[in-house]
Parts: sequence; structure tokens; C-alpha cells
Amino acid sequence: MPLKVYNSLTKTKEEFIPITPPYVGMYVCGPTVSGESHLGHARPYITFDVVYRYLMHLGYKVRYVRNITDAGHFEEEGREAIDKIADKAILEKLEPMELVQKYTNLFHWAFRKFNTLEPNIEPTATGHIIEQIGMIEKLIEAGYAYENNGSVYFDVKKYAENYDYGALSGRVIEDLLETTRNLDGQEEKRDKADFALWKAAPPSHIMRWKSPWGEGFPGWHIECSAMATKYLGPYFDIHGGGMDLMFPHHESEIAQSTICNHTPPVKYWMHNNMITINGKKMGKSYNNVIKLTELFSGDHPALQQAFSPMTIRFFILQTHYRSTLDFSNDALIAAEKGLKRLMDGYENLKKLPLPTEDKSTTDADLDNFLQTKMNELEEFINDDFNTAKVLANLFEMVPTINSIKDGLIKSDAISSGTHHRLVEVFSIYIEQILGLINENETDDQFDGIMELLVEIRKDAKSKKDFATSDKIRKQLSALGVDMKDEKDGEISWNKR
RNA sequence: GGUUCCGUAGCCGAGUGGUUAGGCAAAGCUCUGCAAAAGCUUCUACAGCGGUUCGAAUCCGCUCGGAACCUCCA
Repeated sequence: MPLKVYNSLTKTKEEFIPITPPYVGMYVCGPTVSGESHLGHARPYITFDVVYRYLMHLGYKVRYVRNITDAGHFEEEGREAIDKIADKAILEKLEPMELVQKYTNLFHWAFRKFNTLEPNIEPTATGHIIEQIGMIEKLIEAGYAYENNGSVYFDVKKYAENYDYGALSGRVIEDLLETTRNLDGQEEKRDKADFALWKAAPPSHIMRWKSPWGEGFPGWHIECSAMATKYLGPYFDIHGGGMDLMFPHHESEIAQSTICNHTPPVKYWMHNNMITINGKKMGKSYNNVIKLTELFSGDHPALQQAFSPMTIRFFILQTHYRSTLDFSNDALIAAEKGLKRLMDGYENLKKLPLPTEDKSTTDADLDNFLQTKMNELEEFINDDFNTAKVLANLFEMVPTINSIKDGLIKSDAISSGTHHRLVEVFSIYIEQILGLINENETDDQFDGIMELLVEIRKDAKSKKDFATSDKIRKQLSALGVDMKDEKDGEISWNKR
């Protein structure tokens, strides 16, 4: 049952075969650290975290490279070429690198909370100016780029004569030449569709580097090409990013790398879909972003409450990564409750009594049901990372687990083999692959205090002193700890 | 305007030709000092119209509605 991934380049699901097994090179477009990350940013990094985790689970030796965009020129219609970092630095009255550090730290902080694994290499654009200049020189030498007034542009028309510019995004070059909007520096370009590789810096510009074409700063697309080539070679396995980056960013990356390295750069292109709010893509220019810090604190007019990082992770994984995902309070609240149900089920599973080795008590139908559900997990995750179906199957096993815990089903009704596999499979899928963790870990001191409170409450209950027992439960609940009376007279608790 | 995609029960969302997705919410029951949780049961949907087919949410056409990209963006 091979892993299949949907390749945006071929528009089909393809069997995943690494270029040089067991090694896998994966590049994911990282954040531009000119501001705080918002909910939309959580999608790609959580999606590709699962991809990374699963590939490692399969035994591949993955090199995961995710860049930090801390410099770069962006084109905007009707506006002068700007460097977003420099622009924001002036606004916040910070040294540009101070600003970059601030938001890089914030990004790392948020994604540690999401339990995403660190990439193996996290290169910065400013740390790779030399490599970018090197690539631009190669492009000029090859005749696919030209300099004008200290800026360098990629010659899209020329590229399109020999290669397919639009192979990834489905753009038709003729349309591009006609419909591309008027961007800054137009008069310097040979053609409207050409994109900047290097921009001459005006005197006021803070972030500037020496280059063969004078002082300036790099274009946006070249940074990813340069860093991906440097760390993953000219041809690597997976390139990931948001769908909104397909054009022009990834299309241009393909063009640049193809000329420089004489090979298309990527075997499998993977793109996650957008997170929307009220049906519209969440994005700065739409003025509808909810920052991650606001999500975690609940401090935003659109939020009814705070949502934990794991709730958001679960929310994202409940949907296939190639579908749009619409934000709403109701959907997040549902995710929060669903996650709790799953994690409670998992905790219950870990504490289940071991069944006997004797097979005579096994309920064959139930045992087969569980085995089938477990077998299907592999099928689903292999089907282009269908985490929604994986979660659905895990949920289908929860009632059985809870029933055994409550004594409604005898623990011996499942075979010991199934029991062992259940524990293993839940751990692998929930923790190792989906990266879901219990956010409310407690320490020994806390546990000790709770033990004492449980004892006192048990005591009160046995004396039918319900006033005391209710008071303990009520006040603990207000403090975020729920106490439950179990069927066997025991008292369990759990921290929210 | 061009290109592409989507429209699934109260809500969120899998599913792409024939069999109960799943989560949340709601109702009933069981359990229970109360509560919560849990278990069982119920609610069985595929925008509209037409076509292909023994059979369509799934394929095709049209209509309506929405989105993404064609600046920046995850």
C-alpha cells in the first residue's frame, strides 16, 4: 500500500518514490517575518509537519528545509518597489534585523505551541545574498535575465520560448503578457510578465547589499531557489507551500532553477488550500486576520473565547489539506470538544486492563472491527495524507475503549494482540504522526495536591456531606480542573 | 475579463458510480446523591434543472451561488 501524494504539477495523485531513497529533500516556503503570524499561516506549517512526521515514520531520512524571509522585494500594483521588512522597521522604529528577530522569535514560539517539529535547516534570505547573486549571474550569462538601471529582471518571454512557463499554475503565457497588471519598474522591463531578480536600492533604502549591478536588494522568488538549491541540490523531492504561492512565486522558482541547474527543481509539488473567514481568504490585504496570539488569548472581537494551539491543530487536521477551511467560533468549539473526546479516549486506552491471553473470551466481531479500523488508518494516511479520515477512524474506536473502561464491555472481549496494537496504533497516529499532545500536563506537586483533594472529597461523600464534596468540585471547576465521580466510586480529575 | 476550483444534513466537514464517514449541536433512554462524563438509540444530506447509466452526491451539459489566482500573500 504505497504512499500517494497529489502533485500540483501533474494534477494527479502519484506514488511517492524518492529520488534517492532513503533520503527525502523537502522545502517549504516559510514566513515573511515582517509581522505576526495569523491563523492562515498555521495551515501550511501544520500540514507539512504531518508530511514530515509521516515520511520519517516510514523510515525516510528527511531533510526538511523551511526558510525565513527576512528581506526581499515585492511588487505591488501602482506602488513603488518596497522591502516589507524595511518598511515595517521604520513603522515600528526598530532596526530591520531587530524587527526580523522579534517576529522570528514569535513565529518559533507559536509553532512550538503547535507542536510542529523544527526543520533541519531554517535558512534566512539575508544569509544567502551571495548565493542569490550567484544565481542571478548565471541567469544573465545564460541569456535569461537582463540588467537595467541597476535592477535585474527575468526574461519570461524568452523562457517561454524554450520552456513551459505556466506548467505549474496553468497560466498561459499569451494571457500573461496581456493581462499582467502594471507593476513598479515596468519601464525597466522588456515585458510586463518579467519579474525582478534584483532591485536597485534608492538612497533612502535601509536594507541594501553590494552586487555586480550596484547596491540593492534581492527579488522575492530568487531566495527560495537559491536556498533550496544550496541545501537540497538541483533536483529534490518535495516543495510545499500555500496554493496562493503557486503563481507567480513557485512558477518563477521553477523557471529560475531550471535555467541555472539545467533541471526542473522539484519532483512533487504540494500545495495546501487557504483558511477562510466568512468565506474569504484570511489575509492582511483583506483586513480579516486573526493573529495566533489573539487566538490563544481570545482577545479579538471575532472570537467568543480563546482557543488552544492543539484545538487549532486538530481543527486543521480534521479537514483535508487541499480543501478550503472556513473559520468560525462554532467550528473551533466543536473541534475543541472533539479533540477532548479523542484525547480522553486515548488516555482511557492507556489505562485499560490487559486482556487475558486466553482467546476463548474474545468477541470475534468486535476484534475484527478494531483490526479493520486500524488497518484502514494506513490506507487513509497513504491516500495523500487524508488526516480527516484517519481521525474519523480513530473516533470510531473510541466508544469501544470507553465501554471497556466503564465495564460495559469486558476487557477480555478483545484479544491481547488487538489490545497491544490499539495502544501502539493510537500512540503512533495521534502523537507521532498527527502530532497531537495533551496540553495540560501536570507535575508531581500538582498531582499530590489533587490526590489530597480527592481523598477529602471521597471522605465527605462517604459521610454524605454533599455540601463539602460539591464545594470542592465546584471550586476546582472554576480553577480549570474537572472532577468526575466514576462508576466504581473512584474520583477522577482532569485539567483543562 | 481570463484561468482554476467549490456548493454535502442545524453547524463544521470526509467521500468521486452501487454499501452507516466522523466531529459538534439537538432529542430520548441507561447510569447517577447531584453534576459531568460515558454508553445505546434517533435525526440519513448531497444547490437547481436536464442527460448518460441497470444504478449518480459521485460522470456530462446548462443555470444559480461562492471562492482562489491573474499585485502582496501560507
